Amino acid sequence: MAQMDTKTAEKISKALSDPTRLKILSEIKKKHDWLYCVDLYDNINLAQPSICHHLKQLTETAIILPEKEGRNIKYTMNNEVIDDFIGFLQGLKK
Amino acid sequence: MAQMDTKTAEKISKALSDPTRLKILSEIKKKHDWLYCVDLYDNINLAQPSICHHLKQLTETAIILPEKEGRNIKYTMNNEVIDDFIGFLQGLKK
DNA sequence: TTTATCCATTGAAATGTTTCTATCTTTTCC
DNA sequence: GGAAAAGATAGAAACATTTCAATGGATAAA
Repeated sequence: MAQMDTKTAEKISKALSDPTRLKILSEIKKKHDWLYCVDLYDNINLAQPSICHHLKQLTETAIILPEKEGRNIKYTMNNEVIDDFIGFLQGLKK
Repeated sequence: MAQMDTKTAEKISKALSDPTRLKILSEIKKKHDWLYCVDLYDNINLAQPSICHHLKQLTETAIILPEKEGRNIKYTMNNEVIDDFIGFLQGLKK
């Protein structure tokens, strides 16, 4: 498991520190691991560019991984990043 | 282990999403688990009220625990909160 | 009891984040 | 090719966070 540096941990924390983005992650979980954007428009009461903005933050930190499917994009959780972040948190403990 | 709710996870993420606050946590680790404020004034190049502001965010989320010692306050990591947060993150994974 | 020290609070400036409308790009389907 | 659909981008308004100088409150030391 890769040792995560502080700057990366900071960015991941920031990406997780918003209710909309946590909601997106729980929707991915709910949809059994592949989420389409259209699922979010139904469940999140924000304009399309706002949702796009949040998805960007989650993909930039690689917490979720995008996959193009024609005109659509679907997303899945990236367990590896979560595990690395957990490793970082373990390292904070006494 | 307590199941952490989304709102709490959001607040903890926010508390962790700042370089100064991560630095404070690493100083606690470095000082072998009990950190005095004065150690921070030496190591962090910010005015006293700014450091105080960051410590407040970390104590409000209970990531660190304060203990009064006369005129001083010392801090220690709260492993329980970290573990609960890790549990929340595990729950996000597919 | 006076003074010094440690930390907290207030209020304001600078900066960063979230959200929207409008518009653009890319891809699909006719 | 032209129209429609799915996302992305730009720019601006609203809101939140970070930082500081100034000041206040509590405890310890003299």
